Amino acid sequence: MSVTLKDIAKRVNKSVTTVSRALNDYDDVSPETKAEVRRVASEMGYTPSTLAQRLRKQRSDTIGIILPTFGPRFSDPFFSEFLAGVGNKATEQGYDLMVSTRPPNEQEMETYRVNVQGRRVDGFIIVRTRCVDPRIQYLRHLGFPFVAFGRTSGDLDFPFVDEDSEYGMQLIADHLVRVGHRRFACISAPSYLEFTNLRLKGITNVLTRHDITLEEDLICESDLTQGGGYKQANKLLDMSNPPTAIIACNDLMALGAMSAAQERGLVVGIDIAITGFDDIPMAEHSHPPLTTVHQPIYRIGNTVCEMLIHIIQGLPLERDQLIFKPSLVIRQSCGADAKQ
Amino acid sequence: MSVTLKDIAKRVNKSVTTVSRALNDYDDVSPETKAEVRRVASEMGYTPSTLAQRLRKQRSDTIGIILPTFGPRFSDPFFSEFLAGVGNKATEQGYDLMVSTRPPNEQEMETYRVNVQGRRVDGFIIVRTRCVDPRIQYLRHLGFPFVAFGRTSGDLDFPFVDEDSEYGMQLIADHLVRVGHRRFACISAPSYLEFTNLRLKGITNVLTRHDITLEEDLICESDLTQGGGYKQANKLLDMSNPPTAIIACNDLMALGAMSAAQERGLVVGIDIAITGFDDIPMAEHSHPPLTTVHQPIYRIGNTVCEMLIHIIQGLPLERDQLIFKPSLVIRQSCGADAKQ
DNA sequence: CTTGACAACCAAATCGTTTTGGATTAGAAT
DNA sequence: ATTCTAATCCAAAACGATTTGGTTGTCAAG
Repeated sequence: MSVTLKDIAKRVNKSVTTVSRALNDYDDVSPETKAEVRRVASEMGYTPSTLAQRLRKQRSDTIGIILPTFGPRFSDPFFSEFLAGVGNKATEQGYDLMVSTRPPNEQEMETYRVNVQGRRVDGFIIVRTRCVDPRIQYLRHLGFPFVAFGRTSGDLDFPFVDEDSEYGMQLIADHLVRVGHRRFACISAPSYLEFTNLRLKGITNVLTRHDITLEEDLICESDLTQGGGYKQANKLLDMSNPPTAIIACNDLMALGAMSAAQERGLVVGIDIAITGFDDIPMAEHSHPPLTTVHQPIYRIGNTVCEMLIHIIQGLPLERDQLIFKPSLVIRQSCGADAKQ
Repeated sequence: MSVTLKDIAKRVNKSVTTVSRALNDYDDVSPETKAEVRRVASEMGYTPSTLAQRLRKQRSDTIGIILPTFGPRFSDPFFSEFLAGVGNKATEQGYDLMVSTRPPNEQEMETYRVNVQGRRVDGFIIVRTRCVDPRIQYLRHLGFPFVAFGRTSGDLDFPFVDEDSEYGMQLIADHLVRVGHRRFACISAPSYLEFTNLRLKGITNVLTRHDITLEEDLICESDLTQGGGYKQANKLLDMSNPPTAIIACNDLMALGAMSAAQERGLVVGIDIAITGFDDIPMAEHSHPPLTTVHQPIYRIGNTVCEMLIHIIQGLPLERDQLIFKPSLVIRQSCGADAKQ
């Protein structure tokens, strides 16, 4: 099998203790011994057993993330980018990243429990926070390290990073009003997700200020996928008095909505305005390019992971609640060009 | 801290051995003892320490996957879906999934070494195989369990799952020729990737059969991203005698190419045909919808993971080399409608 | 000659399981 | 009374590292 401390000890005629301490650069080992131990270790191709180290040190050096899926897949490019941000930071800091995919249900909580109690991970990253979030309640109750990407509706006594959804949607709505729209629809997200409400609020804030009402039946809830956006857009466009602007709660649904509009021969950006949220790479290259709200997803992932590692290691955090200001990216799907 | 076997043993006045065997349902423990141990265990909220189990059993119950990234990100929706397929199978079978993101370089091999020798994972999934693939050489040399998604150019003495890229591209080229195209260009992928050559071969197979030559300067290599496809398409369209059909090696680049064509006022599907490969969710909802080759990505991920688990557990495999036949999905981007 | 300081080393305990190889007891069979 | 069997149980040895709390030997200072 593989080389252990014992094997090295035998070869150099020293104790396991000394070998271990030599490799870990303790100063009660003579320089000569250190040198020899190291030479032999590399000669024999020694790599410490992570399993043994973890048991002894009582930490897994692993951070966990459980991605909520709808259906069996998670195909939101949003998460790919977030994951890359998290993963690169984790590797950089010597942590492993354990990824699970689970639909948000009973089993999901069970997965959290198994991983927490089985001490498989040292901390969790929570994504897609819900208004009332059992995952956060559970981990906070236990005092288990975690950082959330997103907030909740209750008290906010936990570390999180979020983008300012309300502000982002205000930018969008503001812009649409400015270029002349008055009849709005919104393809929104599942209402149990916290950001859904913030984004809706951002929209209504602006519309109310301009004495525009967002009618109940012009708000339709969907599932954050292209397919969902497509379906809801069709519903909206079937109306006798369809909206002139559709605000989608993420880019994927916006792209689906564009596809629905185009199938009917509408020219997006002229006959109808459609906007997204996230600024995924696709947004720039859709036809027409999508007006949306940019958030630094990769950087958010990076930050979340960094905060979590600080918490795990007991280091102080400068700020344990961060809200990134997103920015408006005006492209052609909102008709800016046509109406200006 | 958390409850251990010892704590339970103390409470029920039995040995640690007996408690362990009771919980693992050995039949040398009396039914009464079993019942009591289990009651107490659940009362005390016992969960076995995964770390200890893993050390003792000498396996990590973890499978590893290292995603190659270009730049810091991996934003290919393709991988999200693949990952979901792998992840769900892993969870179903009681395995953890360890995900890393690394650019394909020196560090990448180092990451493999650390994980293999540190016995952090029981097996690896290799994606985006290269013609000459050091990862495969390394793991095969060690006899370490792995399954590749994709083949290599050398001998194929290792377990893999692949889609039939050559066949897939033949379907595409065949269709394009049939609807009347004669002047082709290809936005290809990095040439060190095995599938690049297979896909190119599929194209030339068909063209040669129809006495069409794919000129050298009409094959341009790109990086599998939208941005890359956009750039290369611009180059192609700048030519004095531009192609009438652009075959991209994946959907992302095809979408980028569409965006480039549309910026110049070309109507994709009429003025120019553009095709992809993968059938990512976006393909259906682009404008116009993208003609592409469908491969069952989720299912491939599932299968790869299942094969790997079989190998790890020493179970026999019915087939250890699988090639999925992809299918052609004709949508509007190739001008089928216009020319038929 | 004793004491103290220091350098270099290490046996044993520990982390929390699982597994090996018995030990003990009661009752049945001889 | 002895042997055998079956039913229960358990001490101790792993797994491979780290850490605790030493020991030993040498040399300088008192």
